[in-house]
Amino acid sequence: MTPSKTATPAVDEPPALLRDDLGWLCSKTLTAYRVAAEPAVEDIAGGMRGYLVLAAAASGCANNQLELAQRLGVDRSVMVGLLDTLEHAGLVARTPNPTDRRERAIALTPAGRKRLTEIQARLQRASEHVLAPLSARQRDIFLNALHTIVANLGRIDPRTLCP
Amino acid sequence: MTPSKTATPAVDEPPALLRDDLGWLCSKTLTAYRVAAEPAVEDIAGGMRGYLVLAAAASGCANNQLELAQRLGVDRSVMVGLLDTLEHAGLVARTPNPTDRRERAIALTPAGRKRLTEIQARLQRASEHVLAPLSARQRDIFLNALHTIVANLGRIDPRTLCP
DNA sequence: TCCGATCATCTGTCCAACCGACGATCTGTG
DNA sequence: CACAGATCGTCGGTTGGACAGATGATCGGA
Repeated sequence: MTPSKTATPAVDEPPALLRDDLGWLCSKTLTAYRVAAEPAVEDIAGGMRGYLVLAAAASGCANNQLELAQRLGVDRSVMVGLLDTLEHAGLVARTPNPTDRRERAIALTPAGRKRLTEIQARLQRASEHVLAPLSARQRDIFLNALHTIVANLGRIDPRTLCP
Repeated sequence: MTPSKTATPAVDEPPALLRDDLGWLCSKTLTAYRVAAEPAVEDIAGGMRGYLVLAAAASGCANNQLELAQRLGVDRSVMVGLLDTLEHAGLVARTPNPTDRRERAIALTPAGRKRLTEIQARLQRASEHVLAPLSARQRDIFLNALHTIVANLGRIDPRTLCP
């Protein structure tokens, strides 16, 4: 059942000039990951965003909503609705800060903590799915490199961009 | 006016539980690349999208607009306006296919070809900017791994996702 | 005590993606 | 040759989410 016409190259083959484009490669990889991860987060409130909130809260990065929003790169007004959904689903709780009553820390409920571990396991499989063409050793090296890049993102010097 | 309170960890430090999340790492890397690449494509019609069209056209992947749109992952109706902008800027030309008058092949004008090489050079610098924390050898390995992943994306077996 | 700043929330606006429809054109069948 | 179905490019409407500004509650310092 191969397509009868193979005169033109397949649609999923990347254009030659983009084969070494970092943005293109990252974009394709991320898209594939999102597709693979979609069933893992489709039943959680807020989808992938909801998972990120849960993970951040479990990491102690949710002392207040603004901090949480900035870390996850979403607008503060979006975070309101996202937390509404998660709270309504019983996964997180807004706990007022006794020392500063303006702030609401985001705490995981037991159900939220359980859900988080479930989703982490499923996302792990999605990740392995995308990384399948790499050997175990290659995966380690690749993820280490990614980790190095992300860890140093804050230290880049914007002046080297537009001389 | 530096923030007086540095008791809480910096906002740009990733939550611990996401440090090994492929989606998170790819997302942060891609965002950083887009920020670094933004000045390189801000003066081209259509921005980053416009560059992708140019690169695809130069790679001979633009026999018709639908093929182009599918390759780049944008909607076919979005491609119309994008090509309008690029054509109005004199970078590409819609050339009717003589054998099938429904199709319009996208051809680069001399100006478009020149602009493409300029932008490629600038994007190369943006890429090196993001990859700066890696040694030259690590960069090669990393890009090779990314290339391997993307080249095998079409071959993944969806059944291994939801057993 | 008072004034500016900060946090969470709400509201309105705007942009870009998605979906369906339409005319022009091609292909296959009788 | 006539016709039906499919394909390509285009247009229009709808919708969802991002973004900015305003508001009330609260904190910190003069």
